[in-house]
Amino acid sequence: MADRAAVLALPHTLKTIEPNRPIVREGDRTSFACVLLTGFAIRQKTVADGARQIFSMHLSGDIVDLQNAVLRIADNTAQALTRCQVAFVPREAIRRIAAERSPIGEALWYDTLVDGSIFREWIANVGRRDARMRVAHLLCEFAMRMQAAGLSTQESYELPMTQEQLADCTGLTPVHVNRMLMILSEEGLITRTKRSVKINNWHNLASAGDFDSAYLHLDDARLAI
Amino acid sequence: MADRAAVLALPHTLKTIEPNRPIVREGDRTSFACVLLTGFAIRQKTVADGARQIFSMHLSGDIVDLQNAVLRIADNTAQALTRCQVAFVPREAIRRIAAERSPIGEALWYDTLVDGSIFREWIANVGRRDARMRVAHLLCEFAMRMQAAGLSTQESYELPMTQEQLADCTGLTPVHVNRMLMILSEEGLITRTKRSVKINNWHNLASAGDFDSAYLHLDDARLAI
DNA sequence: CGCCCATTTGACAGCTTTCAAATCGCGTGG
DNA sequence: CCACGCGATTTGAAAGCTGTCAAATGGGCG
Repeated sequence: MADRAAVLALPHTLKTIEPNRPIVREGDRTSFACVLLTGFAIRQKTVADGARQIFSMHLSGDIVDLQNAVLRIADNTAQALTRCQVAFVPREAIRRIAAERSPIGEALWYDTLVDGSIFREWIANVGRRDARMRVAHLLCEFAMRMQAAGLSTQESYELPMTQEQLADCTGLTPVHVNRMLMILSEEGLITRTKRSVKINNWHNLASAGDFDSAYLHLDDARLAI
Repeated sequence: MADRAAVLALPHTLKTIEPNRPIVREGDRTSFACVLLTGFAIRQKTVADGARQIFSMHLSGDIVDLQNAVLRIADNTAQALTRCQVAFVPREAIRRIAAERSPIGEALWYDTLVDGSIFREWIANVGRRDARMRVAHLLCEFAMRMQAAGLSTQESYELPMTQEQLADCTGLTPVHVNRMLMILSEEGLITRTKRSVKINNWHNLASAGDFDSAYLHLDDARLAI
């Protein structure tokens, strides 16, 4: 638990970020890594024609851009989805604690590896699944992660994104995401009210989305810091 | 250089893997991480309808599935593209050296972070770029990485993949990849003979593929091990 | 020389996008 | 309390990029 104390003693500055405001911008020379204390955030890139791709969603407790503790130039933008409380921790402090306390170093590495595993699944999602599957898969992932974080029950949760943002996660258009959500509703797999999603039949939705939670590595031996 | 010696002294077993044979299979309980000594390899997943998505290509010197040093169950399959010489290093040995020698731990973490950065770019590639851009982008990435590894000149290189595999990298069909390659040829951006690709005008191909090498982090301060 | 796999080509279907317009939800101001 | 305004969601029709299906061509190897 000395490790835990050392983490909590890390130097940091707190900031509150308003919805849709950037936390870190692509191209920035990085000095900090950001820990999300409350709220939801995403990471994204913009391609040539101005289209946006989101490649991860983060909830409280996540380290949003750990890569910036090591890599020099931010290769992506992090942005607040809701109002967020963010702790900015200096690069050097993170690297030092990782080097000096190997359990922490391994925990950070572990976090990075899971991050990568989720990316791989997202590549498969946008690359090889049709629109309905992509949306169903995303809803399953969010459900499972929120539940694992204790932010919701598995059956029902508050979606922190607009349909336009869901489109940017799945490589679709907002219009088509809407149609897929309607279809999933009509099929009875989910029930929607405003932003909240209720999963009526987990098994069927998971199968509609080709979802298998293994890639989240939730049950791996995890170091409790 | 004691670090370098320690790395070279890591226990390992060598194996030669024939083209299109698996190195590690999705779902395997992992005991090793694999270093590619010679040849080309990929990582991939198969989705519900049997379609395959490739999400990374590896060349000699790469650690193909470093995640398996920490994560318990392989969430993806690694496969040889050409005949490969692979060193299998026990999980425990890697974790121990990472914990005991922090420069090595950081180097491994760094490797994982760059891996992740490339994944993010691939998500954007398959999610938000049209077919021609995706193919051009992939050709640029391969060119740059091969050149950085000293395996080719920037202008010309031997593509280690069939068009079907290129399709699985880009989320397209083999037929459509073929059409895009023909278009890039007709436009004079590349010249192809069998599997070799010659880039006639790097600037134009990069702009056709919306390619910016920043995400490869080739120029970051890198620990020489 | 013949076989087999990879590449190339053509015609057509279909999923997703595009473009617009209508509807809804909700905070604000009268 | 109700009207207004604005962003988000819905809906419809039509276009277009990419996929599908087949068949032809090409290249390497036994």
